[in-house]
Amino acid sequence: MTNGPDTIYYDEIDSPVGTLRLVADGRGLREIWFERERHPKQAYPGWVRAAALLKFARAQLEEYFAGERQHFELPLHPIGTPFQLEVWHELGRIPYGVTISYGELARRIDKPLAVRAVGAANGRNPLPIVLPCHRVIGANGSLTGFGGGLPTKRYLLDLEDRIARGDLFG
Amino acid sequence: MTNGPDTIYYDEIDSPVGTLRLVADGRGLREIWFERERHPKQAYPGWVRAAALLKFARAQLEEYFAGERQHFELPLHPIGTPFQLEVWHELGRIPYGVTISYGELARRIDKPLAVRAVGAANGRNPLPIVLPCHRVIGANGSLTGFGGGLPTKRYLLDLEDRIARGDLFG
DNA sequence: CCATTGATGTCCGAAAACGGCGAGTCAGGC
DNA sequence: GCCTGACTCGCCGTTTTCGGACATCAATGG
Repeated sequence: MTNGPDTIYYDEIDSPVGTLRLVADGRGLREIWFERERHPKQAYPGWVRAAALLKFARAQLEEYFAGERQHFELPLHPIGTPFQLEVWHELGRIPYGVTISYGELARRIDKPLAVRAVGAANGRNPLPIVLPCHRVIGANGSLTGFGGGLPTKRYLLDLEDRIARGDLFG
Repeated sequence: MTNGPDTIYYDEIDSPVGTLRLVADGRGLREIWFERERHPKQAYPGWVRAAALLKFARAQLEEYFAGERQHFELPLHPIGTPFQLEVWHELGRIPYGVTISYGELARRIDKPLAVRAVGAANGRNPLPIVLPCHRVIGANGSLTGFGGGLPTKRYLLDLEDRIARGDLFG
């Protein structure tokens, strides 16, 4: 069940990790897809191309990829279950350039045993990059998975690590 | 899953069979509830009270209850599965004051065996009175069921029978 | 005359399967 | 001894699947 009677807007943006499709409604940014992963919900009838909010999103993402932005300032409106929203909200608190484990994330939302559930919720994060699910990795340091593909996850972590360490040459 | 990005309007109307709640979107009348049956979807946040269409609906319903209207002229936009839409559409062709059986209705949509399914679809008619599901009764003449309660069903059939026969005194 | 049965689409509840995990165990290799 | 990797098992929210129940009715068999 979708939520509101709002009009839905979308836009696309080229990035170092491929084309991104942005989706928003009147309340905020709602989804970001990697072009390659065929998202089941793609192409609703009645979507309207572009809106003011998406211009900000696009600009901030470009800054992020240029290494000039470490956190986003956008109204967000992801759709999900209460548990998922809790997980995604917690994602927003992981600092730039830092990684934590799925177990640690589970502990932070006070459900230390809901580890696999956290993994699943993470895998369904509708706002990758903006909500940095890529900063969550296995307890043993393995990357374990990413909607946009593991290479993309590695790219994002490399980028952040490089910038955070002030290493301008990579 | 709701359908459109349309704003949703509602209004209420008193009738001989209790308070009716009318719901519409930009495309047409969408639902009519009997006040007493606690409808699960009641009271969405963000609904807007009243709209032009609902004034027409209200007026035509009042005329209907006064015995001065035998069919409705309103844009309709009920939400349902293809099968349900087919059933509901067929409801609209049953003349005022006439009753048919569930089996007959099944035959009319070319699915003579989908009798119980027709019953179920009938029970989920979102636009009672306007789409006259009350004109469908058991093959043996029993009323068998009605969302607004069997007394209401009987009332509607009595009303139509009286008017159709020209019996102004009941 | 009554009870039984089969056909149909949808909803609802229960139950099972399934993950972007992780701690523990155990066998091998060095 | 110490590390590694393969394996097992428990954990938990979500999704999928499945089995009934329905605003029925005609046919059948006792």
